[in-house]
Amino acid sequence: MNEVAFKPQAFEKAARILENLSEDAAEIYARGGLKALKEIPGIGESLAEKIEEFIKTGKIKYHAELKKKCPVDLEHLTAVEGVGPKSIKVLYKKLGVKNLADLEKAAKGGKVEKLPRFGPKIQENILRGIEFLKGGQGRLLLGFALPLARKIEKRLKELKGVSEAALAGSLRRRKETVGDFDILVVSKDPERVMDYFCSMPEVEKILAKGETRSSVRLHLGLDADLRVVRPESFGSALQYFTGSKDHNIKTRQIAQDKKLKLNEYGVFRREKRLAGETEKEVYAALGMEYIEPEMREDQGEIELSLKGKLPKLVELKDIKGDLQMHSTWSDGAYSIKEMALAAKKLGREYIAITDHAGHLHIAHALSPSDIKKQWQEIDKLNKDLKGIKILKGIEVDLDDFGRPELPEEILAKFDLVLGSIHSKLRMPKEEMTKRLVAAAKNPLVDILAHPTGRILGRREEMAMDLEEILKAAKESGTVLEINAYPERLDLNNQNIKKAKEAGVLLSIGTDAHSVPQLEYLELGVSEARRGWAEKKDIINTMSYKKLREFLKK
DNA sequence: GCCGTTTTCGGCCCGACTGTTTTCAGTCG
Repeated sequence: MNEVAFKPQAFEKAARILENLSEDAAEIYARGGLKALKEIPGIGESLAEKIEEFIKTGKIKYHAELKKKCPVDLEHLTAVEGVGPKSIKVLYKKLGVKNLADLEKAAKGGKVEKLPRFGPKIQENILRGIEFLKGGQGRLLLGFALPLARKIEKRLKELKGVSEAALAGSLRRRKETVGDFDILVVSKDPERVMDYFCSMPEVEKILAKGETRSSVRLHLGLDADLRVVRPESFGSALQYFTGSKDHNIKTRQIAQDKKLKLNEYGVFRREKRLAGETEKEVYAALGMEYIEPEMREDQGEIELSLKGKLPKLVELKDIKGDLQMHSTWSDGAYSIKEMALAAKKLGREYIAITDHAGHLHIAHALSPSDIKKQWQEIDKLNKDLKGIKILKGIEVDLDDFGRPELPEEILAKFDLVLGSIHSKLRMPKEEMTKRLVAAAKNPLVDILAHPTGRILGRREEMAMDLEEILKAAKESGTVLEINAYPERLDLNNQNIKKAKEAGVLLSIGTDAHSVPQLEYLELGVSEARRGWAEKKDIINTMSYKKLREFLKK
């Protein structure tokens, strides 16, 4: 690598950091100016100024100058599999290729294969890459990707000669959406594993096939990468393959500082292997505490690990109950009894039935008379059913001023009241903040459900000042929900972190509208872990008795 | 470009696969 490459690398890293920021760069700038921007790790003098320029003018002169020198649609051209900056330079200089349409034309005309270091196969790959892009691939929601990936993982595990198989990459870090499947296998017979992997029914096309790494495109429009290693390297390979990229770069730097080398085969001092079989051993060899995959985003976890001060993250087994779900009384597909029995089967000790009430436009909202009948049913079920307790809950709409749309005397009789916003989601920031602060301060509201209202891939978070809402929630003891529904995951990891720092308690609810959806609890726990939440931060880790006492207060 | 209780200069993670070449560059993760 030459020195020239480090500048774009710094820009790319800065871009990744800005994307992962919990706050918009413009907000940081509004709060603390240039100085605050420079305090972001990875942002220095020069980048801070460029960001400032962009916030103020919507443009960056330096960018415009570069664009003038190289008027090429890099974003879309680099998106073509196998096409990178070096290729683009040649394509532009020799063929005048500026965008995808130019590239396609040149490749179809047979001009690309005539260039030096290009050839018929690369030309062919470029055309296929462009076709793939036209198909409009995207990322898959974790909730849908995980079961599919686990099926593949299971089949690989059962393969002859395979001793271990594990999901890695963003799947293992439980990112809300995943762009590909990364799978790691331990086997002394890699050839057999690769043959099987590349011939699975899900495979549309083989992108690469080697002894230790293979890559395929699946019919569902996603790539799957497989790594095969020997047992002594399982831990280091898993560590490497899990990422994130920035987490890996930093851990490898730490190895370097200690005159060690970290790669997917182990931790080495010169030729001597010090660790590699387990991840724990790998981190220990670097003087680090084991870091849970959900934390590996280079958001401060490495520094805590070096000091031995990592939080002990909440686990699925800590969760005793599910605090949001719907039944046939409102828009759910199963009766309360069916939901309760299914939840019991999954090991829950209690559930809260939280059907909709409030505004007329919500489908099948419960009326006060419905509610009384539902309570009778729940009382009877609590007598009849053993091993599962049902809380009388409600998900009540909040009006434009944050007031629950049910009379107080009824609300007061519920075990659990969730307040949520389903209308006027685009209120101006100030009004929305007031609305949610009012709800948080209302003693009858126990939990703010899906507090930001975001829907992955469809709807942004509502405009609001979360700090203000957290302050109000802290004062009045209101809980904020981590909604486990795959499209929601709301609060998200960054906001969970903020809530935790503000001393606000959290709940996890599946928002299940059917029996299979009760399993979403796992996704909520993953998001909580991505937000560094511990057992004590989540109210449904409490026993039924303790939770009842907590809710009465 | 960024960064620093070993440094304000001289470093910047590391390896696999492909296609094009006869030893390696480019791309990817």
